[in-house]
Amino acid sequence: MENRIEDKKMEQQLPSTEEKIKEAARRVFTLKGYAATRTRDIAEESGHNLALLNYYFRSKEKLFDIIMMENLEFFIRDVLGIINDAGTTLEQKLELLVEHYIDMLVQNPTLPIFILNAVNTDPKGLIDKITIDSLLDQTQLAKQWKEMAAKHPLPINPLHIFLNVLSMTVFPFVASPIIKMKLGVTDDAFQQLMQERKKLIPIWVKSMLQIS
Amino acid sequence: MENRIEDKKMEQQLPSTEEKIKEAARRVFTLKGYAATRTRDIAEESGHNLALLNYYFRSKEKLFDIIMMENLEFFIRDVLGIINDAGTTLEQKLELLVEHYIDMLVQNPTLPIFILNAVNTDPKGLIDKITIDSLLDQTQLAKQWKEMAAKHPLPINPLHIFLNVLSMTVFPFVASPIIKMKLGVTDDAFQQLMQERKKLIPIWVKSMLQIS
DNA sequence: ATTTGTTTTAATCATCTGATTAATTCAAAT
DNA sequence: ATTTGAATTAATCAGATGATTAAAACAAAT
Repeated sequence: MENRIEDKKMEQQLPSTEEKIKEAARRVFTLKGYAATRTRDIAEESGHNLALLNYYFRSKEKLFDIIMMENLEFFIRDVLGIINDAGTTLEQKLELLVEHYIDMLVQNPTLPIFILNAVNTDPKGLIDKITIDSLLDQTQLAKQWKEMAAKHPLPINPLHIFLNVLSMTVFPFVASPIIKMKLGVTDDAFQQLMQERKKLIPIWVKSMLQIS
Repeated sequence: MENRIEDKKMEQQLPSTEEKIKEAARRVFTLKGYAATRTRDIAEESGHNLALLNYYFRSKEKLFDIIMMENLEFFIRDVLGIINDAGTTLEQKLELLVEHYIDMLVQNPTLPIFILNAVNTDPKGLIDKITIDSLLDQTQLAKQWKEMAAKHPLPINPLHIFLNVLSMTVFPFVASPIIKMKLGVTDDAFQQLMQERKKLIPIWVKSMLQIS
């Protein structure tokens, strides 16, 4: 125990067994979903024994809950910061959100189908664990939106706009296997398209606000 | 056995055992996905014995393949008719497609997540079974699109437009649990929103074509 | 060296699940 | 009435799967 500090450092740098299992679980769960994932898949993917999984996480379900919570938190992370920034305009927030989400989805393309699938089948009251708290009303985004709506009243339900931003940003990733395989779009071409959409989606959305 | 004919009539009107099992399988598979569905669930849902399932369909996988094929066919049904109609303009085709799809999704809200999930996890080479044949190039839609593009060249990849129509139409249905539970949208309000989108989506898409 | 607590493993258990089998029912044909 | 073949059921099988157990390996402290 001479060099305790150095050891501690190492432990934090190199992933611990527990961490390796969790990351393996994240990969497998996110790729195949809860039901199709066998604990043995995770054990094998992590390079460790099956019992380790239960030793560290008690059960498959507990492990899944942890992964789900972290994925959800990751999915919402930073977003609150963007929509609560008093120093950016509504327009800038739109651009930042779309750019941020596409960047994130490019690096985590299986995340949306994982969440959507879980939420639709709902093994437990998993939906309830998502916290898009009702304090959403008190964000800078909501405030600025109301100001804009006061000046130029929208004849449509604002939910349409929200849905459209989310749809156009997220859907291409969940439909990507079809797009790539059936429309002959290569991986590179798909990446290129998504990059283009970072600029295009805000433009399209702004035009919706003007014509509606 | 006096009224044999009447009996025969009844048998054809009432769904056969095979048909009942298939419809039960469709409900369970479409709701929970392949992996999370147990053959016993289907048997119970159909009100028949477990062995019937294998008697009629050989295996869970074969049954699933049948359901998947029929669902896919249903998903594409009528669409070919719409896009190949020489009597409608491009604009009308857009409106008809969106209206048709939303109507269909309202009555089969779990269909998209079922297909997307299957396509993303891909238990087999299921993607290959989808036939958006490359003869798509020879449709009236493609022809009219090219005519339009010749007059008013688009500075963006047409795939963006295709993606946007599909995204804005389909995505709300796969995200509906979140929308309903987390944004406090009632079933009725959701239906109302979808009805509004039948008119709105074509308007938005047309504006995209003009500004881009 | 011994002890202590943690990490890791092999082996095993109990249950679930897809599939099969053998027997029963039933309608139609002979 | 008997036969035939399809429809249906209960019982059971074999393998998969999540979980548990008991023991070994290992590092740190005494």
